[in-house]
Amino acid sequence: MTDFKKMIAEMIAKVININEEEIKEYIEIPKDSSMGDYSFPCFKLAKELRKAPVAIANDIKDNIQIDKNIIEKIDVVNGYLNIYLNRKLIVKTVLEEIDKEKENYGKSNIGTGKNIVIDYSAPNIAKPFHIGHLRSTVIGAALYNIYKFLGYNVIGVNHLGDYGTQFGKLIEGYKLWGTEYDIEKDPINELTKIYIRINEACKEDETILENCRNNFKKLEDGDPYCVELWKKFRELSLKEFQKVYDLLGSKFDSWNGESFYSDKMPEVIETLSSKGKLTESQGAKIVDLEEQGITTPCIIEKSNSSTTYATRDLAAIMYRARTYDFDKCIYVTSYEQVLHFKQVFEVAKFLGLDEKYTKGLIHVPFGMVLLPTGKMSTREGNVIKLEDILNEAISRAKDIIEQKNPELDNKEEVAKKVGIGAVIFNDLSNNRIKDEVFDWDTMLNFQGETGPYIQYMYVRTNSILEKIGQIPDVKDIELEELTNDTCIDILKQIYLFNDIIMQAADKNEPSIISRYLIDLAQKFSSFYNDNKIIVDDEKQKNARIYLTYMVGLILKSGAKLLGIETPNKM
RNA sequence: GUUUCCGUAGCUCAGUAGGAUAGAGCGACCGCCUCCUAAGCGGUAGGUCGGCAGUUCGAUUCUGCCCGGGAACACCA
Repeated sequence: MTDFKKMIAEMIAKVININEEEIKEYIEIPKDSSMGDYSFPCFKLAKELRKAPVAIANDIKDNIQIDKNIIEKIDVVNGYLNIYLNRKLIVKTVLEEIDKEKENYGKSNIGTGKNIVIDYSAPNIAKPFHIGHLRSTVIGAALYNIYKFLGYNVIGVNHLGDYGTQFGKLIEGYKLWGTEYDIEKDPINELTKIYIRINEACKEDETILENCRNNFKKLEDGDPYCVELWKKFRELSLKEFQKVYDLLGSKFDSWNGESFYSDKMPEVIETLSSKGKLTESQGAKIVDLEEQGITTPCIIEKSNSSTTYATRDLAAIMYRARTYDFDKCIYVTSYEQVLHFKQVFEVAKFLGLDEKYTKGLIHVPFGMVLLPTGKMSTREGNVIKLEDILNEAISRAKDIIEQKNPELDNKEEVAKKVGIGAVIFNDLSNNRIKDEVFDWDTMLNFQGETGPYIQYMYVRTNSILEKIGQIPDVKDIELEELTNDTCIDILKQIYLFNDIIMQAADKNEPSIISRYLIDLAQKFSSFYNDNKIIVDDEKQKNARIYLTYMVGLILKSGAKLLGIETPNKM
């Protein structure tokens, strides 16, 4: 699409002795459009050109050759050069681009030929899928969609927590009291009860903890009883998780969890050992990271010679590098794990992998979901299960539909889209690093800056288009009809879509898109309120309908990137 | 204690890799449905951008210190 900044930079570059690229970098969008569509602050050049900013600005203004088809006027305010674009050009540019790209508008091919692995969701087997896992699932899925939209080949991996000492604990608990619980009937809840109970027992009796650790060791060594139990727990849990994934619409390209790497860890240990990076400490094998500025060493093998989370992550890095040839490998987890990934990424540099891979390792941390009373913990038994939240969201959405639009067809389906949309949007609307205190009414709020608000605005655009039957041809649209302040404001927002997606990818921050969609929806909503769209004046009507069409397209497309579905009616 | 993240309106948060009068939503108060869905729109009230220095023509944004809060810190993941 036409790059306005570049066009302006070209013109300015002809008048002053600064290169175009640098100028382009300085050009900004004023916060108030009364100060122009773009603005060039001349302060930055004052030193370089040894001139007062205002003089520079005036100088540029006096000498610049402006093409009236591109720039309407230029003002000098303080040290700023405020540039007002030709409004017809803005309208024309956006209209033509949308007409050409339709639902592909905003896509790009910057990712063509590049592979990105995204490791997300990763719930722990035999533990409830709680609200804390929602964030990883939802943020990961959004990043997946965003990168795909930018042309990358993306591999979504659900790195299941299906291995480790916790299974040693479960096995021990099952051995001790298995007959007291009906695992087949309600797997996760019953297993959780066992898990809580065994943890209590471990606290009281050190030998029980020792037995648990040994169970995991046995599991790694292939002990038939342990393996059989582990398999059973895993299967039952996955079935339960699938219910949540179905509600959220989550899909993964790979379900290779931690256990998948059980036979791939010896290579990690051997490589580290042969490079002389492995040292013994307190009976365990570790990699010392003092030199890297990390005071805690990375444990590769425990003193009972079983492996750790880190070892499995290292094996996964080797495997993913070979299998997917990744340019980036992104880990979406809570910020509790920053140290862990810092360690793992440092140790990965000792695995003899190409720099391409070790440089592509990225941890994307997010804040925690807390209860008003503090942290959630499976062991404390105070978790809020995600399935309950999603079902509550759907049920509340249904109540509102019943109240606002009782005539609606397929209420169930719409309630699901709206309820789930609210939950997803709530999680993606703020910077991911922020902690979130769980509150039913906040999470399931359907008013203001929420998922349903976006959906509602989409539904409005859709109703209009449905009523009118067909979208007018771009060629028949009178550009002047859309050059007023409000319309230009909306068009400029639409123009930014691709830029916003790139930013979101660059920072691995889906909330940038959420904010953008809220802005767009608000702008359109104001317009909708002040103007009738289906009017008698044919020219005006066509232009407004096309604007409505464009807004709807972006809202739908943007919501989809976030993993939110848009119903046609609600 | 060490490391790290956070601190903007009563509450929840935006603030575009330093810029022109700091913006939304919720809550409060006041308006708007004979008109394309009021899950909406408009308005009023509400701010020493945690504090102090420094860098700069210019700091909510960068640096340092301090205060307040969260998190991590070897056999959990």
